[in-house]
Amino acid sequence: MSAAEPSSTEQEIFEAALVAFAQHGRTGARMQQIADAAGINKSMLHYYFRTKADLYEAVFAHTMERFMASFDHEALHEANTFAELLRRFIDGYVAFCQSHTHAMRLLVSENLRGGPLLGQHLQQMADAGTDTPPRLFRDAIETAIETGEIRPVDPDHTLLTIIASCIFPFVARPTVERMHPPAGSDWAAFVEMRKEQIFDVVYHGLQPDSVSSSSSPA
Amino acid sequence: MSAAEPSSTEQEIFEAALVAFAQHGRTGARMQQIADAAGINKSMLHYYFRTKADLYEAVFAHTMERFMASFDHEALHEANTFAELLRRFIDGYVAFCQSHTHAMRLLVSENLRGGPLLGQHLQQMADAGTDTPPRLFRDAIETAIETGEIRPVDPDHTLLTIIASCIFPFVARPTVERMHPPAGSDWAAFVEMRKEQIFDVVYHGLQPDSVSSSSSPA
DNA sequence: GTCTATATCTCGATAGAC
DNA sequence: GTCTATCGAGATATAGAC
Repeated sequence: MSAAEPSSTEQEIFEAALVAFAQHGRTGARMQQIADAAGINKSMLHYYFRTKADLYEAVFAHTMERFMASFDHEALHEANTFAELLRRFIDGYVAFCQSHTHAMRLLVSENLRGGPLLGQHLQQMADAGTDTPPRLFRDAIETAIETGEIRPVDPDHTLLTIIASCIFPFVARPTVERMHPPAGSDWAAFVEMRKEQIFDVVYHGLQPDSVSSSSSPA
Repeated sequence: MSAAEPSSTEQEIFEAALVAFAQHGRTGARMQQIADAAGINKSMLHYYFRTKADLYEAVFAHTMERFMASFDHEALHEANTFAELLRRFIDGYVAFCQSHTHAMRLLVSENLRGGPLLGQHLQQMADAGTDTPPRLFRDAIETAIETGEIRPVDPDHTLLTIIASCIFPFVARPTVERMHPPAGSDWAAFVEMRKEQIFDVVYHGLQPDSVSSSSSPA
């Protein structure tokens, strides 16, 4: 129903364009550069996608779809405790940033230029109800507060803090690699550590104030 | 010793160029657009800065300098407890993002394109010893761990989490405003709330494990 | 220092052969 | 569907009057 399976060259173009747009933005990317990276002639770009603007919008739309599809919804539903859910959410988000780094950078780039294309896509995500991972997790925070499983915190700000912690290292990777040597020498290992560390700080940060915990108080 | 006081028009150019480069990146920004925003003729850009590349590098270098200068070092040294230091660091960082939003976005943009210009500037910051706010705060975390004031956490990851939480909302502002209505209607109020919320989660997240605290254990 | 006019060149887009 | 060749717009950069 949605888009039919794209051809091989079309896939190459998508990937090349995604990288270029993520790096240099919508206007900064060069068609020649994209064609070279895709291993095709520049004319082919205009054959598949008429204009640069069309190509950008197609890549952006495709990226937003992948952003949703790639997240493991099931894993979130299977969590029993809030701690488990928090763990899975962080792991899932960081894993997405790892495997779709350029897609995520494209979203940031679109934000930097004011995000005119974000409107409709975020809207259709909102129309999907509560079944989007961030929204689902946000609601889980509220529930956990009501049950006393965690401290009463602002769900939106907490969610924002977690997402920021997951995304930022991939956006500012050159800076992070220079200020944090382990990241520079073994990025994959750093990313795994990152999952642990974000969970560690946030989990402790949400613990009830040393009273009415589930286990023994001392 | 450094740069002599820049002329008025030169200042206008800097500000206009900063906004343009932050929004559209180094190659995406347009000289005409910068000239218009600065209220001057396009030729003047080439009179003051010979090429677009020169202008970009000048703006970037100037931005990095401001990044350091604008942070209130004294405020950090005046803190007595770690909690106070944490508060001041977060407040200072968010305040910087608020008052120098475009400068911060330019840094992100430079990171997105691979950050070739970051090297020398970050190096000269590193050469400045421990007197840079992030470095200073990182060391404070280590000290606080040794004194038992906070839990044993990874200082670098903790620092990264805090910085990410402070910066990210300003980078992804269009998205944040759409997903978090209060941010859309009153950004300044949202920013103030943000300071509180980041401190709240991180402070609790660093508390010792309900044992050997300064106050009574219960 | 500031402007107008123009040169030069890069890039997006098209035409047309195969 | 893919290529070569090229057009034309738009962008950077310069020349030169004031």
